[in-house]
Amino acid sequence: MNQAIAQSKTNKQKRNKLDKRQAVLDAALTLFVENGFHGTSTASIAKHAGVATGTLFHHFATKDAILTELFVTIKTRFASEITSKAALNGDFEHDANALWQQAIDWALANPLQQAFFLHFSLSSEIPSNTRNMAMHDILGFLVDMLKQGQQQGELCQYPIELMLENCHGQYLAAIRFFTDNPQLGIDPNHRNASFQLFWRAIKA
Amino acid sequence: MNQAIAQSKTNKQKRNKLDKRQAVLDAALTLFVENGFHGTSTASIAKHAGVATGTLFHHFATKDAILTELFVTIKTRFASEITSKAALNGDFEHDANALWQQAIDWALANPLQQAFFLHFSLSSEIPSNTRNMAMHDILGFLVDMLKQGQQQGELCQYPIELMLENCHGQYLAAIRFFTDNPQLGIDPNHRNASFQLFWRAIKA
Amino acid sequence: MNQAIAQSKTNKQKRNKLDKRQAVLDAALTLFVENGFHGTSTASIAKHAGVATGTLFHHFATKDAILTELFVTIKTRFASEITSKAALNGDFEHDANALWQQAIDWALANPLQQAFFLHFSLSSEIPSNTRNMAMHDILGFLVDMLKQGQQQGELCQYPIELMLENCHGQYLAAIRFFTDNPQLGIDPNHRNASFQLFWRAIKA
Amino acid sequence: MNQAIAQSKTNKQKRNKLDKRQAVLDAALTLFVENGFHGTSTASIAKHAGVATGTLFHHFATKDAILTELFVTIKTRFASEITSKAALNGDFEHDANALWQQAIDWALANPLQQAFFLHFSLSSEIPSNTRNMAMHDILGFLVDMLKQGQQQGELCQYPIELMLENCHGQYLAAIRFFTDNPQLGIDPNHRNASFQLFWRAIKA
DNA sequence: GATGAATGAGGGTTCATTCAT
DNA sequence: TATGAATGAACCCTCATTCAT
Repeated sequence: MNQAIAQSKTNKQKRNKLDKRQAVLDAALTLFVENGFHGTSTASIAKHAGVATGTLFHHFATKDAILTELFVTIKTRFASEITSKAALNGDFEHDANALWQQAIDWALANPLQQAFFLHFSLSSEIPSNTRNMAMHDILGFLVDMLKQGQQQGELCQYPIELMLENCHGQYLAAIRFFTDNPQLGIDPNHRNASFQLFWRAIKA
Repeated sequence: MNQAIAQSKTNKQKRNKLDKRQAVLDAALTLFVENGFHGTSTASIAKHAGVATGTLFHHFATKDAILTELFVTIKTRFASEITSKAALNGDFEHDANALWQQAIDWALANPLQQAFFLHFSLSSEIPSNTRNMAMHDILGFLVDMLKQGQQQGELCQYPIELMLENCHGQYLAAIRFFTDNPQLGIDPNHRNASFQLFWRAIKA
Repeated sequence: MNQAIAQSKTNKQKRNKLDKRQAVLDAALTLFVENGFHGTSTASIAKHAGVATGTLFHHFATKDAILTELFVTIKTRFASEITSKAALNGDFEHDANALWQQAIDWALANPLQQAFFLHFSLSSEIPSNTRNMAMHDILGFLVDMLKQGQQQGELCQYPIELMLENCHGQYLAAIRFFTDNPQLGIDPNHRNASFQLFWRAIKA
Repeated sequence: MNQAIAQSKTNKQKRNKLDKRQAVLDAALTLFVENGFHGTSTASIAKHAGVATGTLFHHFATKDAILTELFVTIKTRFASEITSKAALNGDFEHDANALWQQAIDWALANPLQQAFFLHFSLSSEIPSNTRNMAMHDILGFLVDMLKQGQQQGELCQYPIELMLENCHGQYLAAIRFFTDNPQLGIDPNHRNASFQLFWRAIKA
């Protein structure tokens, strides 16, 4: 029972520690989206998070490190969520559509993360190596899908790198549209149209 | 002869004045592309331009004003150049292709301006009103073309705002690809593929 | 046997306790010599010593206290070692030479302590009262020797305080030279010359 | 006459500019001596000098740069002053004494600079390359004198580097003594004794 | 005794902008 | 018009020290 108490204490400690760390991340996410990276001071992040500036730098070596961690975390959560939730059945167009709609849903369900994504995916405010790494990880499964689609004769045979960049551009355009017009996010017409534009461009 | 000399002096003075103003813009363009907006100090712009910091602020009220002027100037020059150079003949697909290829050519011919464009057209480093204004002006003729194309039955009938965003996204993707792979800019295969992706998405 | 185990545990605990304290001192010595007092953070000392920052402050009230303890410890060890090892025989020049050579030997045998000594005996990075106290203790036996030498007619009759300062200066100069040129530390020529300069200045 | 006025204006401008720069150096000299390098903040220097913190960094790239400039300036002024004021006549002992006494006089006449000198000549608070450079420049004429003295048979024949270090050490000891006991600076007894100790050590 | 997360004042430095010349 | 010295708030980050566990 003493052990149980000790264990509990340890857990609470860890919980508190992680809480502060998470509070910093949460505050940074909000402020970065609102004011941009350079427009947000570490002091304001700390204040927003309810911690001292020293605490911020106890958990993150650098202001940049906060941005990087946000970037990687959001990207990872996004990728795992849409691939796990999409109901794939092996039919190429069906699967492409399933993933596409899940990605749109994710954007609508996580407006803050989505705004962060649009803000920083292409921004020069984050180190390009971080951006490239994250982009490559996100697009990794896309590359596989495109190659497979071309082999199966389901997709047009244009150069893969060009198609990849095109898909990325169309994806960003779609989520920008639905972020700007959230009320149309539940309209089947627009949802379907967004996929059709994408699909018509790349299908065989 | 005295008059001639005076005239000459006046001209040279005006020339010098404009030279300094232009020198600031040129230096700012280079440095903004290289280091970003926040990464470039007004002092470094002035030094690069060969003028004093005070001079810089005689010609531009604000550091932001330099960015805005660069943005508007480049956007205007871009729009006028591609519309004037494209040989249109009334056939919809032909004209769309002509404009598309001109836009790609412009990007390849003006790498600095193009880099600036990619850097800042979506960046949060510039005031959103500046970005929106510039974007709207650029996309103005696109809206007209899209509406006309739908009326003539040449384009698919998806919601116009969604298509507009999609076109913009595909355009940025294309120039990003050709900027990253300049050697492919003269390859007819890739040039044609980039247009085909775009065209297949939106054609009827 | 249980007692033996308990005893063993207690000893080990005490050993551990002293170990940690000593580990802090060792780490501080190395880092102070390497980076100076202000250039060394308590965090880095703790890390180097393999203890937590809190542990460091259980053993030393203050960062300054670490420096002071190092200073006093090294000074004491130095003084006791050279006086105990020097073979004195009552002849004044012989005894002076014996002490001088022992002091040089100590410097060569304890390079870290010696570097610490040169770094901090005149540095303003340590509180002046600490420095003065330590200096006075070291020079104490020197004062006695000088006075005795003058009474015996072995030394010149210049004001004692001036001679004391002069001896101190020559001593620091010698160990600085041999620290900078360690290979000459075993050269009898240089060793003897260093003493002769010192002795010629003060002998009768 | 307009020209005269313009010239006057320009001079006043330059005067003002140099005044602020000099004010920073003066304030830094006082504060560095009083609190040490690390104990003095750039903010306090600026406040003491009556300028804004930005002004300080307009004139000096770095806090270190202030220290370096002080070091070089004081060293140069010291060297030029004692060599120009000393009345040399070619007799070796006479010339050595003349320089020695001038050096002591300089210390007594410039107590702040002297305190700075004692504080930082051997301190690890300044970059070692700066210290070495300055030391070498100061000791340059000493090296020449020592070599010449040995060739003429006026000085003892111990290794030159060791003698150099010894002279430096004795010099610092002497000025430390007279700085600590300023009332003895006009006592011929102590003045002569300080030279005799030095001279007896190195003479043939 | 040992831990290490938390603190927040203070550090050196930057920078857009002003203004007297 | 052109200059560049001057400004001072704001920046990111460090650090000796504390204290709950």
